[in-house]
Amino acid sequence: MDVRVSDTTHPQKLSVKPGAAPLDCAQDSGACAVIRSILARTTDKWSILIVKSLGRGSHRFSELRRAIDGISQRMLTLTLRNLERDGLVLRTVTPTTPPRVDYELTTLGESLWTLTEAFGQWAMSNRPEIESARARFDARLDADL
Amino acid sequence: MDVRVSDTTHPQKLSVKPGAAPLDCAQDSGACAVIRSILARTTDKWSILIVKSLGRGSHRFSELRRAIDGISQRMLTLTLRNLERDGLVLRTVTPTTPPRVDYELTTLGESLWTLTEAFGQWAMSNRPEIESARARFDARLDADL
DNA sequence: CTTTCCGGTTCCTGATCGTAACCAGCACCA
DNA sequence: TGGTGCTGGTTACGATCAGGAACCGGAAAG
Repeated sequence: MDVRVSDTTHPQKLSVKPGAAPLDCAQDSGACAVIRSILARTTDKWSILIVKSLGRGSHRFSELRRAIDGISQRMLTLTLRNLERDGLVLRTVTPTTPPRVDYELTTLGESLWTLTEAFGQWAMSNRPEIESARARFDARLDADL
Repeated sequence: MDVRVSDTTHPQKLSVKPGAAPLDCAQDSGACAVIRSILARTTDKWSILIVKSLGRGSHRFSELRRAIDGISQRMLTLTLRNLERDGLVLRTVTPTTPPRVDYELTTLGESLWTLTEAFGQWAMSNRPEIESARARFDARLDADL
C-alpha cells in the first residue's frame, strides 16, 4: 500500500516521500489538501529562508548552511530535499574531491521567490507597526495581571 | 527579566507573549530576528488559513472553527491570539448569552491577506507542476531502491 | 434538573525539531 | 604510513511543540 507518512521530516530514515496530506480542506475557498501541503512546504520557516538565499544564484550546501544562520545540517538536507522533490530547487552533484553539490532555483522556484520576497518586504515595512502592536498587547496583558 | 519563551503556542498557561526570537539572522539579506518572528507568525499554517477565512469579513469563533476544517479549538484560540497580538486581527466581545466573539482583519491584516491570497493563487496554479515533480521524484526514488 | 451552546483552558501524548556524533572518500602533510 | 581536514550526508536521541480530548462557567432551553 505504501502509505506515505505525514509531513516534512521523516523521523527515522532520512527519506522524503510524504504525499498523503494530513488534513482536510478549508471549505471556505475550495482550497484542498494538496494546496495545503504545498503551502505548508513553501511557507515553511526554513524553506523561505533557503529560497531567499537561493534567490541570487546557486549555492553549495555548506554555503547555505553558513548563510542561513541557525539551521542544522539535518534540517538543511531535509528542506532542500523537499524543495527538490517539489521541483522548486535543482540539485547538481559534481563528483570532485571533496564532492561538490550545488543548489539553485528552478523556474518554478524563482516564481516562488518573488512571492517570498514580497512577504519579506511586507514584514520589513510593517515591522514597526507590528512591534508596537505587540508592545501594546503585552502592556495591556501586564496591566490586567 | 521577564524572559519570553520561544515561539507560538505556549505549552502550559495559554498565554501568548513570545517576543524573544529563538534564532539569529539570515545574513544574506540583513533580515533579522524580528523579521523572522514576523514571517514565522504570518506564514504559519493556521495563520494563513485564518487570514484567508477572515478575508471576506468578520467571523465568530465557532464559524472559524467550522470553516477551517481540521483546526483544534486550542490552535484556533492560540493563533487568533497571536494574530491579535501582532495587530493583524481585531477581537470584539459581545457579552450576550451565550457570549459572542467576533474576529475581523485590521487594515494591516488586510494587507497581509492580499499576500496570502497571492500565495494561494500561486499554489493553485502551480499545483499540477508540483504534483508531477513530486511524482517524478518519488518514481526515481523507487527505481533506485 | 439535565442538556446545549459558547468561547476558552488544561492535561497528556505522539510527532517534530535540533544537537551532536558518526560515516565514506579523498587530499594533504609528515 | 598514519593522522587530519574537508565535503555532503545520515543516524540516534533528548527537548520541545502541536494536536486531541476532556473539562469549565454561565445562562437559556427543554
